[in-house]
Amino acid sequence: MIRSYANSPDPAESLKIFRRMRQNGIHADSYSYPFVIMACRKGLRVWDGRGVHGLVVKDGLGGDKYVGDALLRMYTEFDEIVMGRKVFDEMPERDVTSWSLLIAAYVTCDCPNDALEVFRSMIRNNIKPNNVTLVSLLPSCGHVSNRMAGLSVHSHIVVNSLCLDSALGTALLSMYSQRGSIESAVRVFRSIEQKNLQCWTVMLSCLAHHGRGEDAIALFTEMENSGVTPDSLAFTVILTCCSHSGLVDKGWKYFQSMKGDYGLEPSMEHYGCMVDILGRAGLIDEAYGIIKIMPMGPNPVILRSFIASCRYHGLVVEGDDELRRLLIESEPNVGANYVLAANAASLSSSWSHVADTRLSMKKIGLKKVPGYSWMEGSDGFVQEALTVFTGG
DNA sequence: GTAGGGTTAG
Repeated sequence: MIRSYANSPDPAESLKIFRRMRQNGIHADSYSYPFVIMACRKGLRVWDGRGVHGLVVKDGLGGDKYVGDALLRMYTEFDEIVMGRKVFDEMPERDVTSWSLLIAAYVTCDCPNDALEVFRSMIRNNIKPNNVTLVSLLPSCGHVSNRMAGLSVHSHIVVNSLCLDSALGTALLSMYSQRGSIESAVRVFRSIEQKNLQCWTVMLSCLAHHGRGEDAIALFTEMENSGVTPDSLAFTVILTCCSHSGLVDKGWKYFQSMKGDYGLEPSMEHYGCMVDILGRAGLIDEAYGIIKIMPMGPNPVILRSFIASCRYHGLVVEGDDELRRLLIESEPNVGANYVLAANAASLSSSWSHVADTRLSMKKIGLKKVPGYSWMEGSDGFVQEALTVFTGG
C-alpha cells in the first residue's frame, strides 16, 4: 500500500497510511521505510521527512543500508547536505550506491570540490565506481579549475573499459564542452554507440554555445535521417542555435517544421526563440507579429528580448508602448525593466511614451525602483535613466 | 529493493 502510493502522483497518501498504521501500533520495517521516505521526497515535504527520520532512529533502523540510502537521497533533494553527510557517516555499511548518492548530493548543492574529494576517498576505500557514479561526478569536472579531474574520469572509463552508454557519453561530452573543448566533445559524441534523443539534444546545445550554428543544423539533419524523432525540447535547442548564429530562414523553417512534420504545437519557448531570431535580425514587424499570434501571450523574457531588439536597432513599431507597459506591470519589482523601457521609449517620435512609462510606475505606486538607489522619487527617474544609460 | 544524462533569456 505504502509502496504503491509512494510511486503515485499523490505521495502524501502513503504518509497518511504510514501514520494510521503507527497509531494502531504497527511500525514500518526496513522494507517499507524507504517508500515512506520516498513519499516525503516526492511530496517535497521537508518537515515530514525530518519527522520520519526521527522515527527511523526511534525504531532502531538508523543503521539499515536501504533506509540510509533513501534518507541520503531525500536530504539531497531538500538541499540539506549537512544532514545527508551525517546519514552517510552513520551508515555501518556503504556500497557503490551509497557513495554515488553522496557524490550526487555534493554536486546538487554546488560543492564540486567536495564531490571530487568524496570520489577520491571512495577509491581509497577500494569501492569501484560504476557508470552512475561517474555520471553523478562529471558535472563537477566542467570548471576549468578541475581540468585534471575531467581527464582522470575519462581515463578511468577507458582503463576500466566501462561501456560508454548514452547517459555516460552525454555527461562526458558536456563536460568537455563546458571547459571549451568542443572538438573533444564531438569526438566523444561520435564514439557513443547507441545515441538517444537526449544525447543529440545535448550535442546540439553544445554546438550552439560555441557559436557553431551551421554545424548544429547539419547535425540536426543527420539526427532526423538516423531515425530519431525530435521532440519539443530538441526544437527549442535548434531554434536557439538559429538565434545565436543569426539564421533567420532556417529558424522559420524549423518553426514551421515542428508543427507540419511532427505535429508539435509551439510552446512559449519556441515563440520566444522566434521573437529573438527576428528581433536580433532587425525584423521588428515580424517579431511583433509573432507576439500577436502566440496564444499564451508573451512572458517577461520575451518582452525584454523584443524591447531590447527595438532599442538595439533603433526601430519603433505601432503599439510597442503597450508592450513596455505590459513588461513593467508584469514585473514591477525588476528595476532593469524601467531602464530598458525608458531607453526604448526615447526612440519613439513623441515623448508621450516616456510619460506612459512613468505613468505606469505611478499607477503601481512605486516611488523607488528596486536595485537602483539613485532613482529616488518617481519624477526624476526617466530623465536619470536616460542620462545614465544612454550617456546623453 | 535503493543511484544517472536534455533547452531558453542577458
